[in-house]
Amino acid sequence: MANHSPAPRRRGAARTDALLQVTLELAAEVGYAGLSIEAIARRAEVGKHTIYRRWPSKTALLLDALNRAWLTDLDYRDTGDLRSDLREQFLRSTSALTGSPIGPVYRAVIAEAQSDPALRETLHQRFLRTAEHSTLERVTRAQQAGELRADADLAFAAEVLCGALYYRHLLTTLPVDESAVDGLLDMFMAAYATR
Amino acid sequence: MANHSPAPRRRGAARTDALLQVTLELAAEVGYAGLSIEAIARRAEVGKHTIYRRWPSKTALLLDALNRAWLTDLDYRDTGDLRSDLREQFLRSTSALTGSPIGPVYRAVIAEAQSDPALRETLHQRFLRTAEHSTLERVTRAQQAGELRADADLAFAAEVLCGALYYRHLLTTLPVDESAVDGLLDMFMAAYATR
Amino acid sequence: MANHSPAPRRRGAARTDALLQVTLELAAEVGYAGLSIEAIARRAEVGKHTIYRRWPSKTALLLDALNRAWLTDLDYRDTGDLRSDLREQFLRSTSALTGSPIGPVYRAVIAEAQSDPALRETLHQRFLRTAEHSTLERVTRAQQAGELRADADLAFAAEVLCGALYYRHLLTTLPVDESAVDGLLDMFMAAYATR
Amino acid sequence: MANHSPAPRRRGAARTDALLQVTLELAAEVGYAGLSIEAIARRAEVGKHTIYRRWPSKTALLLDALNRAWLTDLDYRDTGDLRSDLREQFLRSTSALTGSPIGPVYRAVIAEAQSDPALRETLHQRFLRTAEHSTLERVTRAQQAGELRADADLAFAAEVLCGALYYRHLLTTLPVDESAVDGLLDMFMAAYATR
DNA sequence: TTTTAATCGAGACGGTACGTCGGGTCTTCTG
DNA sequence: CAGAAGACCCGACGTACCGTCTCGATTAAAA
Repeated sequence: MANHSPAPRRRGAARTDALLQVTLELAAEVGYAGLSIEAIARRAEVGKHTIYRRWPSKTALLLDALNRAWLTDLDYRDTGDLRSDLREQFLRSTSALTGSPIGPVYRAVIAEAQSDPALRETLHQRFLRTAEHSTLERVTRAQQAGELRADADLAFAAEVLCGALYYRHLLTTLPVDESAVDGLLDMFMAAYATR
Repeated sequence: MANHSPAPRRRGAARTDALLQVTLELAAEVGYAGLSIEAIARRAEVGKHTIYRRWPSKTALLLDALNRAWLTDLDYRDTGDLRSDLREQFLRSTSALTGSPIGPVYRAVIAEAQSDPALRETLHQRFLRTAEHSTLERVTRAQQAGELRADADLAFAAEVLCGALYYRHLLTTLPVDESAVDGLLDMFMAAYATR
Repeated sequence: MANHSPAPRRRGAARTDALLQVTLELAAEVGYAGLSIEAIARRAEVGKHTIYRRWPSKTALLLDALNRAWLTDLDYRDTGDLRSDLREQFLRSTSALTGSPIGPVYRAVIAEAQSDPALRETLHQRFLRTAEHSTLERVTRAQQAGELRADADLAFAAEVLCGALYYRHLLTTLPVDESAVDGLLDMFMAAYATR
Repeated sequence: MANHSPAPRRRGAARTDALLQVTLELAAEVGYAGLSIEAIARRAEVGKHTIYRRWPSKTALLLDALNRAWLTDLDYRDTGDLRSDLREQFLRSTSALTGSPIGPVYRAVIAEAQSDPALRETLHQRFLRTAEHSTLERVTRAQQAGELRADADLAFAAEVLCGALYYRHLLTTLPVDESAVDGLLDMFMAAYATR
């Protein structure tokens, strides 16, 4: 009568969640390499089909894993001081996207996106845009408050701000730290601050 | 002075070149996928070992292939008009890095770099830095000529300029076109131009 | 002026001999496996071409190596006592063909002969026949002396005697020892001895 | 009594058989050369792993293939006439072991056995012994019937009979034909027949 | 309850590519 | 000019994942 099956069978949503969890863990440990479906199934003690039943491709799985870990709370504070609001927000989201658990999967998705334009579009719409948008919101508010020049193309400015930080993170080994953010904001404020 | 190193073999130079050529072709056709060593060997009608003899990994091969194609003249003109010099240079190098034959291999290397910090460093030093540097040179000259504010951190500015363009290219499906470059330069000039 | 090339260049016959020697050594150490041309060239510190220049195939090399080690002195004694002469001869040649240096190469050639009828013919003519022949000579002398029946087909008998010993050596793990030889001679003498 | 061994998988029996079949075919066509696992997989339209899953080595595969073909009825008749019973049996089994499909695989296994004593033992126990045994049975019956001398070491005689035939088959290019068998039986009967 | 249908783990399966090894030919450069 | 050194094409080695496909064994809902 003894039941030595080590794990009580769970179903559906709970299992889906467990798989995403394992994907994140594995990504954190071995990075983009080692992120094979086989390895995930092995680690999760799950048949491969259980994964393929849920996601049509590794990419889809990664996107979902990324989504699961994604922090929704990227809204900017509004203390009235634009520069320090942006500064704090950049540092906060940077450290979130860089570290565990998001970092490694994020990198994996970005790597895959290099050979898949559709994924690139998805990636941009679903994740990158959110950063640009919340930046844009905050600076737009500042512009309306007269802190920024009225003729500034803030949508583009938001893209530049994000782009500069992503560039440093993805393509260099330089840290995305306070001095980097400060330098960036210097330039931004110099360009658009009224006065 | 005695040199008993058994004479540096030069035999395969032509073949090495052919292999790089094939790598570029294949990358242009099938992108990062299909860039298997097997496929390259097959296409080049070469034994796999002939590739492994030359490069220790696919990554090394790609870096070399990239290097071979990296012929773009990145020297900035100096017509006296900073903005138009930068504009032309950005457009020129962007189209080079985006199109054939560099584009696909570049993407492949960048994808691999996401799971390999050492490669990320190499990539930065060997390729990205060159773009930053030539930008930096031109703007430094402009600064010395009094066109740009003396207190501007131009090294960082150069990084931002490049980063913004790379971001758009790698992580979005938006084109890196004239309006993008113009928007970027607007911001840059607004920030640093004297007056 | 110091010459640290480790081996003075030797030529022709001496080198041929050295190669055969190495082949024998290597065969003794690793058996038929490991008997690659590459391994022999490596061990002999010789270019592969130096081997191919001398022998058209691995088979030819092995045959030569076998030939080099082959003992020419397989002539039977003739003490007047047929049985003991045969007995001694069988034991002597068996131990020679079984042990070092002949054994391993012999086996290698026999293995190759299984997929090469021409080699099988060569093997038989060049090596096996010699054993049959010297046996035949001795027993023919005995027949002429009236020790063996006049109607005996001695050529065939010689083949059977050798065959039985080879069978035991090549296809079983039983030792080819005194009792085996004695059993064989019992049968032979029972069949053909006069009286 | 509870059996929680996860049920012996039977799935691939048909495929296993097909693989053995292909192995035999290929061996018959190209001999030991060309008997690569790759070639077998290609011919059988099977992934290589499907072979490696079943057999740990090429040797094991060959042994199984040999076993499959080893259908020859080796039971000796007993018509009362020992000599003709043996004669018929030798001719029958010889032609079976020499021709298709057994011949080529048998040769291949014997070749491998030259560099693998364990395989030599297996080969002897599993295949050669059966021939010796059925010979031994028949001659023992004859001895009990008084047809053969009571003091004859028949076990050894059976080995000699088999050995002589194998020798001719494996190590010479002479045919194992009626005259060979007759010569062998002449010697055997001369040695052991009562009167 | 009992049946039925979905779901699961496990992993077989045909593929493709991996990185290594040896075969036999051909080339370079040294002594 | 013979020889070591080894580049070269070829193809097999044994392994790892891919994505598809059975298997039986659970398990939850429907009957």
